[in-house]
Amino acid sequence: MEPITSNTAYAVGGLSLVRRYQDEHLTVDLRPGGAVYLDAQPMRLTRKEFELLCLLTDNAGEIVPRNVLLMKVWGYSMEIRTRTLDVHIRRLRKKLGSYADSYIETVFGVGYRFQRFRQPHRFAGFLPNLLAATA
Amino acid sequence: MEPITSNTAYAVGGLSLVRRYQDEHLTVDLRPGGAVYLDAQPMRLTRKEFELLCLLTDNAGEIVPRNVLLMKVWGYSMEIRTRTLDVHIRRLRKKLGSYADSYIETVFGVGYRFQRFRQPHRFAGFLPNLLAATA
DNA sequence: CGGCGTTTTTACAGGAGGTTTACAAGTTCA
DNA sequence: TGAACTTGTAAACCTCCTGTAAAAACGCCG
Repeated sequence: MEPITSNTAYAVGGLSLVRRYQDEHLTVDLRPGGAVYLDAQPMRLTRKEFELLCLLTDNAGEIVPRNVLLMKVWGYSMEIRTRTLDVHIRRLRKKLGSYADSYIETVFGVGYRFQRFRQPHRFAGFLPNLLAATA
Repeated sequence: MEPITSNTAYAVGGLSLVRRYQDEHLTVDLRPGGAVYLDAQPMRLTRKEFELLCLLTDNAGEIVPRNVLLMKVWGYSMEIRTRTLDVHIRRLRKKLGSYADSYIETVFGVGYRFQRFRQPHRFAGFLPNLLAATA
């Protein structure tokens, strides 16, 4: 089953498709070779790191299973391989600095999930559930 | 025997089938690997906890017998086993925090029942005015 | 009450899975 | 060619998940 929401996909002029992830601190130009900014500072990412970040941010809020990450970033195979994915996640986290933990969440036994930046917990319990809006 | 009622199954675009449980405080994306939110905060559940919660919320209002829970979450067998189910229920309850008691009801000698959230009988008008606070 | 079966609660241990560090091979580019 | 950067792998370490045991608490009933 497909993820339902893709975070940002603007159709521009009815043809060109510009895609980006953006929140208070992070901006990712999701196009191949796109730029990434963290708090207005350009982030220097390697290709793999960039692809990983794209995949994760483009599915922010959704779990991206290991095998999907492996497939899409490394191509088919590598299925049963090693800890490569984890190491790259680590490198990404490192470059995300203090935001690493709140951004990239580990889902034990499944994969990883990128969470949008959120304001420090305001009064729990009152935001109308945003998910509902998509249904 | 199959559960009779499913609480929410929205047909989207006439094709995709999105299933979720939702009430004032809790949102459960019933798809495998789905996200769970309690008062707009993402809940971190282990797989077993998630499966349990799905099964219960998906049959909210209905008693789900122990053996059904065991069957569906642990697969066949384990029938005469130990207190594993109870322990997992407890872990789930713990993560549901103060709502635990009103949400997951024990049906002695039978199983468990998930009850939709209901407004506490406010007689003395005592909720501090949260709406005002958030505005 | 007293007994008995069931559920709750706490604690623990094994194992699966993730993190971290280090290193070597491979690239890129001047 | 050589410096700087990327990438994959290995290995030790650590964290989390899960099932189980055991005692306490609970509910039912004679």
